[in-house]
Amino acid sequence: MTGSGTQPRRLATVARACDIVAALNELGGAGVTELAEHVDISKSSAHAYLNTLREQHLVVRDEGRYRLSLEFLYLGNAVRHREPLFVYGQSVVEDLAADSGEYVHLMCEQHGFERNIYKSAGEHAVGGEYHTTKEQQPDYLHFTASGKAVLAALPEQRVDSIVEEHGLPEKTPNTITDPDELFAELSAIRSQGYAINDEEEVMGIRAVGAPIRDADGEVLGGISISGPTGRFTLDRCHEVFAEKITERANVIEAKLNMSSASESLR
Amino acid sequence: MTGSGTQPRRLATVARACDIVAALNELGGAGVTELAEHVDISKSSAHAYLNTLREQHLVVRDEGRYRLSLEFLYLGNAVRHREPLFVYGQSVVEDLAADSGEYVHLMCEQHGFERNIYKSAGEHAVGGEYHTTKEQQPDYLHFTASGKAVLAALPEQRVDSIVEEHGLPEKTPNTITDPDELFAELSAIRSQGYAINDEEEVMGIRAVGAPIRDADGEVLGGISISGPTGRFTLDRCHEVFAEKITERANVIEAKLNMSSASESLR
DNA sequence: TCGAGCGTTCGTCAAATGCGAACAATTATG
DNA sequence: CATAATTGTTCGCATTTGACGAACGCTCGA
Repeated sequence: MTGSGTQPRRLATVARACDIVAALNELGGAGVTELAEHVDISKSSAHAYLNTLREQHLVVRDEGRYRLSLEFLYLGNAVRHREPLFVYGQSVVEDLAADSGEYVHLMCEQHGFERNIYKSAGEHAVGGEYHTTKEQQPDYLHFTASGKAVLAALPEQRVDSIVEEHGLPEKTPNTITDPDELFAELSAIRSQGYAINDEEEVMGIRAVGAPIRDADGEVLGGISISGPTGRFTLDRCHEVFAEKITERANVIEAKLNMSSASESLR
Repeated sequence: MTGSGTQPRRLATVARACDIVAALNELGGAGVTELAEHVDISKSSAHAYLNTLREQHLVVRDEGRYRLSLEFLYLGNAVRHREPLFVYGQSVVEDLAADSGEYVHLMCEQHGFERNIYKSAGEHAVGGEYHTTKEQQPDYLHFTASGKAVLAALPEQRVDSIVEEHGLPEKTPNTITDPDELFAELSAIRSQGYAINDEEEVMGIRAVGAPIRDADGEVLGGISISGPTGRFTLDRCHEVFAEKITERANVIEAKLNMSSASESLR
């Protein structure tokens, strides 16, 4: 029995508004009737929701179709610029991508999922294509390098609840789908200080990731470098990329700590 | 008497949820009590809103503070990639920025305001700093080059209603604040094909902008190049930048039309 | 140890919303 | 070009929902 305590109160109207935003995103815009069918509410309700969101400038109407407005771009930018990991990590990610020629990602954990904060493509970068338009399936932590690095740095009970909530879906034959196996892997990651993704998300792609912690030792997120198995042999992963990535993770940590140290001077 | 017809129905709960999102953005995160005071609702209500938004993954809680999640970054990216102006204009903007060394912006009109879709900074770029964290005042169309270019390409009655709704606030002594003056200016812009911002938004900065239209002649948005008055003399604006910017606007239009032409082949 | 402030829960009542039907507008079609 | 079919919009009513304030629990600091 896991579910303890009481659930916080839910506002159905707010939840539905969020569903509508999600639907508009998936559909890339919709008319009243189409949307009403998609989220299973009456036409008149759909109309009311859409027009309220439009009044709030989150939705625009163009030729009878309602679409999400560019307000989301502004909000997203603002959110990102408030993320310390982005503020202090952006240039580090760019440098490493330029030096190595590969793809470098900066991410953190939110709601038990992986969220990319920033990515930079080196000259020979492969993969990392973004889910732009279509339904973007959420990114799990257990099949990416930085994701596993973050999991390894999280309290075990947190990992437990994440696994319980989201499960360990399989993406490739190499994906870790067994909780015990995952915990063994996390333990290994803890001792070596970095994580390797050996074609566990996409066949043909390996990656190496490291966690980024704040001054108190809490994980803020992770950084990873990824590329084709040809250039990312297991040997090179352990020998050259592991060092590169942990070094850069350290640089970001240092920048973070310097900034928080100077903050406390006030 | 302007207000004709009836207003569409407003869902107060949805509007409040949007207010809360906006408040969290302005405050950069908040606790329950702080937020409740800021949007003037009870603590228990604030609690319910925040937890519903959290359940929907739009908000995260970290050390007792609620903040907007990176979901907004994903949504914003998706919105942008669905914008034809971005898809076909991004590389053009980058090229012009690189060639000229100046700031180049791609924008469109939404809700009577200017919304930036993409920007690229050339080597000597000045200005264009983004409102990242703090309360971002909306950008008006009447004091930017691309904004005026778009207004000039919009139906007059549309401009009327925009002016009526948002007014013509003054940003610098050069800002056009008189409707008649604005309409005269728009008329001039229509005949010359481009717009000039002569320190109307920021003192020391001039810009030249041009509209971008689809195959039916409807404006989709605008593109502008901006820089310090030293390099952007009025002469050079009219002679060299006006040609540059209209040429690039045309390139984007061509790309747009080619893509929509090939679409209709199905 | 105690107090102050914040976060959370609960019950009640007023208010807001969901629905369907009717109407208007727009587009497709013969 | 006229008519049909589809979509968007408005309205009134029944009912569910959310707002409030009080009380409780928790955390942090004095």
